[in-house]
Amino acid sequence: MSKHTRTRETRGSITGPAPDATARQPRNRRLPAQERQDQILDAALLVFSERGFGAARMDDIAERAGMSKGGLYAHFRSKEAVFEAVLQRMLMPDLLFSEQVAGSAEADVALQDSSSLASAIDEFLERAYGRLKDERFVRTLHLLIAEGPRAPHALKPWNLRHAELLRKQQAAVTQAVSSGQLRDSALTDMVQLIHAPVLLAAILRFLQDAESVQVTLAKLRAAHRRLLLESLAPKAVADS
Amino acid sequence: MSKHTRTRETRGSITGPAPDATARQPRNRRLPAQERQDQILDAALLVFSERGFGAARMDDIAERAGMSKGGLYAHFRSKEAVFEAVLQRMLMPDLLFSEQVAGSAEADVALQDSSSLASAIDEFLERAYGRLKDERFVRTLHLLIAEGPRAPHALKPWNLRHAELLRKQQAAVTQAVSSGQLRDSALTDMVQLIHAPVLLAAILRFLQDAESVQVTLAKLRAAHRRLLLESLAPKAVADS
Amino acid sequence: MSKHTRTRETRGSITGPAPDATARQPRNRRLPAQERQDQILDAALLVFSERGFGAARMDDIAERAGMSKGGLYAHFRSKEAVFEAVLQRMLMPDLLFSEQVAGSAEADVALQDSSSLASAIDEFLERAYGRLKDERFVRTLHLLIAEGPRAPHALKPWNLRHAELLRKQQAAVTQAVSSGQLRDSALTDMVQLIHAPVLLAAILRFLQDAESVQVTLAKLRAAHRRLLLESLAPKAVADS
Amino acid sequence: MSKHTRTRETRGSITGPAPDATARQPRNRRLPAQERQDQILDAALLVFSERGFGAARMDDIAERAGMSKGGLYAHFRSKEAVFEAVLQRMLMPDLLFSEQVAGSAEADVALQDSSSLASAIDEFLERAYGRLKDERFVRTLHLLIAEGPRAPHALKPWNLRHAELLRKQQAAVTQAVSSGQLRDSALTDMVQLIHAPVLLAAILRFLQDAESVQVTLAKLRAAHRRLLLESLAPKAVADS
DNA sequence: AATGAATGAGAGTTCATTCAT
DNA sequence: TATGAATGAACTCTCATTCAT
Repeated sequence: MSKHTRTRETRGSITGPAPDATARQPRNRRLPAQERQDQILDAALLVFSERGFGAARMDDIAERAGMSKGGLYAHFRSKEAVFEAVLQRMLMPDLLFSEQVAGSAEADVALQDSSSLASAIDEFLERAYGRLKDERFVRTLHLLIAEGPRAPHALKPWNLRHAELLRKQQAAVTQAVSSGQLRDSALTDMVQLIHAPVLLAAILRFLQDAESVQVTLAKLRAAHRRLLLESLAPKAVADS
Repeated sequence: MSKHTRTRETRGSITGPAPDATARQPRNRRLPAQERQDQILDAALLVFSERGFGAARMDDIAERAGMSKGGLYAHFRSKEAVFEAVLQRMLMPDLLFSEQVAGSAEADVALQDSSSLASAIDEFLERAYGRLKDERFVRTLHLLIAEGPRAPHALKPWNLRHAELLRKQQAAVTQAVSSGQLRDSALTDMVQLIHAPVLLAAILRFLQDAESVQVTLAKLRAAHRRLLLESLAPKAVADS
Repeated sequence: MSKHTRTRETRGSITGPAPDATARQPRNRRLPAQERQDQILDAALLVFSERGFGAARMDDIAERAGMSKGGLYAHFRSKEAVFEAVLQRMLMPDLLFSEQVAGSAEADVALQDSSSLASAIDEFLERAYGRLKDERFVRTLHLLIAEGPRAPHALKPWNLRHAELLRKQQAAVTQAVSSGQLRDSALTDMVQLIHAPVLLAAILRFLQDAESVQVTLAKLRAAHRRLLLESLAPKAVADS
Repeated sequence: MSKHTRTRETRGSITGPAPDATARQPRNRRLPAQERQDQILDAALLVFSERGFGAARMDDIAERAGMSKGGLYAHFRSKEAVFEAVLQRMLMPDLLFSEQVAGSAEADVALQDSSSLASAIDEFLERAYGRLKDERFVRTLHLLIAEGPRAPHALKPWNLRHAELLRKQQAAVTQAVSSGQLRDSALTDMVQLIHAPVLLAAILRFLQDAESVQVTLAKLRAAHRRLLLESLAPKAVADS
């Protein structure tokens, strides 16, 4: 990508107030490798998600990681390598939006009766839409979507993990259906449908900035709730 | 030879076989401004969507447009300007995925009875999922999502148009509900829910490349179909 | 010179309010060659003196001359050629600061008695320092000094003319000395000394902008006057 | 081959034999920042004064400084910045032609009797006209006059320093007048008049190249000497 | 003659990467 | 390991000049 476009590039409107979460260490401190790595990846995530891969500079990352540019290269062979490591790590400590899946799966597993279905749904929604208020999460997702295709091999593990989670949840849901806890429906045919509206919400967040989607998001969530309730409540429950 | 040539960058896996649809003119031919502009924007769309804004080079665009790099600047002030023009044009001839909305709206309006509901849905699905086979469309969408936030002002008209179409369709759907053609449901509360699965499908396309999602897409479409049928069919019809 | 520095170059502080004296013709008008040439050279003088040779663009000149860039090339082979033509013309209608010399020479020749010496000096000073209020003159002189060395061959005729004028005036002055009208002094040894302070004044104008030199210029002129009176007045007159 | 290569431009006739004083270091050597800066500014002064700001290329400067073009940017933000730094430095180690003023001031202060006035004057002239043989000095002065107006803020400190020196000398001269060492005259009214002929000489150097002015310069210097002697020698001395 | 799109060779600037310290 | 100056290959943008119209 261009190297000196930067200046001209509209720095992402997503960009918040430059979080700078990483406390600036007194520099030149020698740190255990692992700790340094983490610092770097934290910094890199921020920078990549703020600027995109192309517009991110090693200097930016280094500065945020509290070290010099050259120092980065003691830990990562290249910018590309940093990027991939960031992507890799996305799914380890934090399952990104796959976690929704997992969360919902647990919730589903836990549900017992009609009241708990509603509350399980609410919990799921709270978790899912709550994340959209987390600027970091939104950026990360955006990074994944925007730049992921650039590094398909880095994407692979993510895809695998995602698939696995989906499989698990699908199994749980199917089980819940056959036990009568959930109604058989399009949503139970394919659990992704359960998450689709959240993804839509996230995309709107990218494209429209936090405030202006506020209302839409609320309505979307309400409709989503209705959808889940209507589609998932077992016949008996729904009819009663 | 060099240490950090562009080549290093993983050129987007999306990248097809370099279409080069634009027949290379005999160069130096003077063209009407409008025609040139179109050529340039065609070329730029390809290049931007293949590489992303950052990695796209004016040279690439120029070459694809069959002219010299410098020549571009007779028509656009900067790379940024080309990018914005591309985004602008996205919504003129072709309403991007908003058009799905419009299409579906017409379909909805047209529906009369149960059989036509099913076929309207099928038409909608055909159009919506059919687009995902169009590499160009997918790239464009990806570009919009990935790089749009970089140029929020260029995004504004798109947002407006999109909002307008949604409004229209929402009105049509609400009307269809009160006339009994559609059942009142979460999906009619908020038409976006109708499209959400398609967006999910599109995102999967970005992240996983055409072939590997093939199966998932088919299943998703089927589930989507079931969802629409179950949720939208008027009670009487559904119960009969 | 650099071609795209321009934007960054501090546009000369000398630059006044963009004179634009040349009335913008309705374009595309076909004009007699001579008239066009003049228009072009007028425009070119302005642009060159405002920006310097390097930063001046053919577009600028063309626009100010009320024609298209390409049109220039019907009259001049190159930017260099325009520049030289400008320099050439400097000495035809207007002898630049050589004219001061000439003017003063005539004045000298005319002087008869003590009162007319004083008034001749005052006339000379008025003419010489008056010019410094003429932004155009100052710019032209600056252009000559700043860019002249770039085109020594274009400078040659100017130098010849200048030398001739000096010779003439030197002769007149020497004559005036032997006839007792002027006292023999350093200034009559070398007429350039008579003009030196004006040149100093002009240089200050370049380096300090009109207003801030105002006072200095006035004082310089007064001192210059005293110098001329004291040095040139014949003994008898001075002693009386 | 090309149509408008740099080569076309008449490279300044001032241009000497490309001094290249700076011995080419073995490259890539890491130097203390200050030393590098100096190397760069030395190189830049040469290049700017040879070609003028516009025609100077960063490549040229880099090459003369014995480093790569990109390396310059570790020390200076832009070409403009280099230029300003060059101008700044002009007045630090070496007060440019202001120093003449200072030198002369000291000389004046030192003068005691008629013999020392003559020798003080000769020293002053030697210093002043001697500089004109220094190609570097002449170029620097030309640069200041030609390109200074382009960067008025860089000029300001120079102006201040210059003004201060003038003030000092004016005071010294006025003092010398009241103590009877110098005669009250136009030249003591305004010390600039003392220097004016030197400036004229310098300008001639720009416009006419070293050899052809040789004679003129000698004559000018002689006349200048006479002027100073006649004007500055105290009455008694002059009359005796 | 005139127009202005088109060309094409830079020029300034950026930045991933290297390497002397 | 860490630092940051240095490298060098892009890359964007400019502009003198040409040329189809």
